Amino acid sequence: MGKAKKVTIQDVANYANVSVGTIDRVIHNRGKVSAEKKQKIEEAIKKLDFNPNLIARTLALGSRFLVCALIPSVPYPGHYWSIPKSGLEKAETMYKDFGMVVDVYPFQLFDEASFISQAEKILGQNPSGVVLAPLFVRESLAFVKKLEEKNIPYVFIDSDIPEQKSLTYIGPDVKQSAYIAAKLLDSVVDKQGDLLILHMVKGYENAAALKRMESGFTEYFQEKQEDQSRVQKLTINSTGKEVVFRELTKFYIKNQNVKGVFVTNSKAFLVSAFHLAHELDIRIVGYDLVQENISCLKSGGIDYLISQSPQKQGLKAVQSLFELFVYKREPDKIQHVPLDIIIRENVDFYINFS
Amino acid sequence: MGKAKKVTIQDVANYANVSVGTIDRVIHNRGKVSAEKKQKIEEAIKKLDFNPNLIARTLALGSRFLVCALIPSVPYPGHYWSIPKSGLEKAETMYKDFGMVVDVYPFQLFDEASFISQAEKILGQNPSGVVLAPLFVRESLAFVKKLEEKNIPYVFIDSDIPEQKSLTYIGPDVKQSAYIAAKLLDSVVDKQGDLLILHMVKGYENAAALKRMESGFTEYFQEKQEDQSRVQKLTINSTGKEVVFRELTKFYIKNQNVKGVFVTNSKAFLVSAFHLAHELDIRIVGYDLVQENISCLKSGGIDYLISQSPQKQGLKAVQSLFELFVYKREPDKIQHVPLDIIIRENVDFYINFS
DNA sequence: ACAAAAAGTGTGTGCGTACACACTTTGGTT
DNA sequence: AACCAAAGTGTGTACGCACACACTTTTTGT
Repeated sequence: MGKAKKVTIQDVANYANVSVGTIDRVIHNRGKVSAEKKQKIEEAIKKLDFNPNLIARTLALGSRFLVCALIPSVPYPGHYWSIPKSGLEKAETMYKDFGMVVDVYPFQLFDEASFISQAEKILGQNPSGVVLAPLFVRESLAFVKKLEEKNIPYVFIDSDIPEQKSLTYIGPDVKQSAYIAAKLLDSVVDKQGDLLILHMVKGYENAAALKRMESGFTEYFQEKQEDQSRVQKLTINSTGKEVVFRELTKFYIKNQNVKGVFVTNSKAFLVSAFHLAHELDIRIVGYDLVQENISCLKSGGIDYLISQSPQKQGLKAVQSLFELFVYKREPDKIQHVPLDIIIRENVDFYINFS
Repeated sequence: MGKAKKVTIQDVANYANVSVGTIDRVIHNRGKVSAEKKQKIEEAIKKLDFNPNLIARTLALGSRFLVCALIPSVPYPGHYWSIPKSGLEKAETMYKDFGMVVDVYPFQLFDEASFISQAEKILGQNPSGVVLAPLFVRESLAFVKKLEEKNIPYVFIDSDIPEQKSLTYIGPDVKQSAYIAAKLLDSVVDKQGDLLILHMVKGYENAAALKRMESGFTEYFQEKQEDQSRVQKLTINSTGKEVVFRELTKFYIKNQNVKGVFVTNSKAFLVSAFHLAHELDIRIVGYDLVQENISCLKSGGIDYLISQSPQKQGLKAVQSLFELFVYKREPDKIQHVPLDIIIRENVDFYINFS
């Protein structure tokens, strides 16, 4: 049970008959140490199970870690990106006494120019590490290349660009999430009804991710050996209400048997509003606990929301960097977050629980 | 943005024209300080926004916090209680450099005597704080009374005993979880089929919680204005396979229209095994990601599992105590954890993600 | 052989706070 | 006036580690 007698560097020094300075040299393998003593010290460290006290080390180093986060701005309270941001802030609070500072550099969604300019600002700060949501693939690649040149570790959150030298990716397994969406939608829609995958895009954000969603969604019905002609697909090049309503009208007139919609972004509430306005009994599965979606979920306009642990994404991103800085521990290259299934009855827990 | 210039106690001393010792006296309001200087110092602290550095404080105090946890033993790997336990261990690792030591005192499920004897051992340790799963109400009340006498804060996890002076309760909202179970079961069972609430108990563990589950479950159908005679109830006074199989056989013969079962403990796999053995097509909603349940979920024998963030429970319990010890922050008296809805497709994320 | 460079090792100070102790000032008592 | 307790305040050391510096021993070059 817990004896927990702490072993200090001095204990090791006594055991190995050297001074603390030499121990220190071995630990950080800095400076010269004779092979003989080095071996003895390493043995002593193992034998005594010495672990440098993180508290004392941090105090002695007096280090400051600046983490810059490049994420979309929060245009209004309750917006999706306020949640990952709160995760970043939570991590900052947790580690602030360790000298951790997290600065958020928001960029405008759908505005590459603001992304680039904020990225420049970050480079000017020479941070210890960077967290970014690589929504613009081209611009992100240019940015991380510069980070690599300066040897600054970076973490992707929300969406991934594979094959990069990121410290880690923290976010959902998008294909899996679409598969789950299919299953959930199937459980609430009549077997005869058609289903719709609805993309709403503005610009060319991660087309690859959309493709993976489609394959995850259809895979479910393949495995069920079902007729896949049930599944339709519609892409609307806007997230504006007017355009979406117009395009949906067009589509539904042509496809009257649609009974369920899988909305692949966080704008399910728009579709719900359309259904309500036109008194359509069509079920919806969507993403993300944004304010408008929560309302629709509670009123029954949306049946399921899939939440991709957004707060945890921000939190884990900073934590991964912290562990790298302080413990020199490298995380897994991919850290998929839990996909929470949200219904009216459990939504409050996900809102309240920090 | 992040200036983050750290303000030390010396800065405050300079500002207020006193020595650090006097500042210290004000902060901990120990010893005598003239009213005049005290005011000046308090003003300085506010003005400079001084926050004692947690790192230095911890180092200087050299404090050790012993937390003892009284939870059921883990009879085999993958048992339910291994997960809350891993949460406790995770918290210990997180805070070990702060002098946090978490010792687990396991007691045998269904064995009050072992609970009592382990509780005695804990009292002998004079811990800084206690975490306990109050499965035996009477014995727990006796225990916490002694803790209160010794002024030792304690945290309930897993299940609550209301009206106690616990620092906090961390666990599920059981009524809500049963409501969710009803909804999930309803979504996979034919409207004509009957439903069964199945309790398996051994001893008299929290009868109140079982009642709350029943009311949560039936409430769902009340709200749906449905015929509540669909819902049956069966209590089996055992969790042994033979007894359960025998009782289920008896019950199913009399109630041939049961198409869905809500198992109120973590033994849903037993029911699934029964169904499989008798080729019954009856859906199951159960609790907890224990190994056997996970297998059944994956093979389709169980449809939904509700997980009550067991690791988070252990983690949060220690965290709450840590915050109390170090920051003197009192948590909310009730901290309901998220109720995760687990299906075959997302179960792996909940297993892998720490 | 002898200086000079390099390798190897120990000591001391600082990080920011807590706390024991020593010291100074005040106010009250014979 | 001399004394003493109490109130008020400053100083020094410890916490465990990192790192600069000083010091000693060995190796290298001429």
